[in-house]
Amino acid sequence: MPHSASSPKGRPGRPRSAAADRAILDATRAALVDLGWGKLTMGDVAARAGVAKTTLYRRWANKNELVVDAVAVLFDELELPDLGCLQADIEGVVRQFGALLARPETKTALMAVVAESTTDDALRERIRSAIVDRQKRLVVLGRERAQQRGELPPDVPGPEGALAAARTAGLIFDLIAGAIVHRTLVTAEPVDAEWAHRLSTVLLQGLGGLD
Amino acid sequence: MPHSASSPKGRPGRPRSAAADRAILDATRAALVDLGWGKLTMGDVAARAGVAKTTLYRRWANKNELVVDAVAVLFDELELPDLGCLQADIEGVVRQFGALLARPETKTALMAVVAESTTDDALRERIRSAIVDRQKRLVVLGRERAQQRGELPPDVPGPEGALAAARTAGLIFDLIAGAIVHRTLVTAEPVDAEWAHRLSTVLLQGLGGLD
DNA sequence: CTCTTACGCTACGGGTCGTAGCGTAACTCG
DNA sequence: CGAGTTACGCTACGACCCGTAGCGTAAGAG
Repeated sequence: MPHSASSPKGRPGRPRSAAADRAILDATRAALVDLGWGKLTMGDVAARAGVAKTTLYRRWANKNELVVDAVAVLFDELELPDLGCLQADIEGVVRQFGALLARPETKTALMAVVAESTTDDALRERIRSAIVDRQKRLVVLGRERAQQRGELPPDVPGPEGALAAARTAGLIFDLIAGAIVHRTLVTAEPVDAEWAHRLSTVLLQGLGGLD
Repeated sequence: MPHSASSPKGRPGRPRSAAADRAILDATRAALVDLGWGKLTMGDVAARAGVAKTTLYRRWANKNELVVDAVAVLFDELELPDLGCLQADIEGVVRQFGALLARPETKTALMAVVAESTTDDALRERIRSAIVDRQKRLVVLGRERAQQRGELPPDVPGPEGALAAARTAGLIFDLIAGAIVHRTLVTAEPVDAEWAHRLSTVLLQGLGGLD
């Protein structure tokens, strides 16, 4: 989803090249792997994509937005496995997320755009809609499944119950995603099966004590 | 701790100006607040500090290392309060860390250098020694205090017990620091007393179930 | 006083940014 | 098919920042 307006409708003129879109996003990820965020240049991406530099600027206003879009699609790979019990499902998601963040282009790009978003509200909103909110569904879905299995108590009915459920989901998301990111990027140790198991154990045990 | 060699010893010649060091680091933090990471330039920092650009390069090889040092000192403010029970101690640290990360220069700089460290091993090591390891002590200290109070079981003696303790401390650190960072920077909501309480509750409840 | 190092200043080549202008390519509509 | 409209590739450009070199001067050590 490039930056400019949508074009699918019967608008006159030559349409945007979808192949160029893909080539640019692929080139951006490749360049991130090779060069990292700091040394990534728009000219280099254009050259790798076999595209004129002006074509990049017709679609994305700057490096930040380009990289957000280039990385966002990677997060759509994540799925909530249905392994029959909540702990196994959590472990599955943790390992998927860990594997995703182990990829050089993912960790480099994600942290860089998050850093930039601290002084750029539009970018923060773009990250939220393109990446974060898409993944929060995994937490909500996991809770619903566990409630149907009877592993978690059902939500308290009424607005205050829904509020409490939303807050808890937010806390869980911050805990899981934050811990994985921190381990991968700061501690710099792998998210292996054993660590995922320990994390899910703490979470499950801990959630029983909330209110 | 600038990049170049140490100079305190009776080395001939004019010594490095300690005032310039402080002015540069202060200017770096101020520039981070105003400009963010992406638009921060060495020339701008030098101008703010009232120092020649060449003086910056005599001490720090590049923007990354300068910013790491500029931000590292902020993390030394963190202390483990002794409030008499483990949960209160954890909440205190969580709120301190949250307040620290709420400052614009801290979050901007921390994420930016972490992003850069994914493709720069030397920078990663600098971050680890200057920031991460300094804070891990809080976790270790908190565990020791809780064990003395009888709130946590003592470590299993022997090497495998120490290993398990180290792994648990690492997990806790990733959980706490990761969750706070994620909430502050990605979710973009404040680390208030209520959230700190819920986090510490989950942690305490969850740690009982490990092994 | 001499030696050595740090500092401020100026200047510079090299690189990236983001834009403008042009001719051409591709598609829609009448 | 022709006219209108939009996208593309290419070139060129001013602006900015980087990191370094060279010089004269300032400040401690012996």
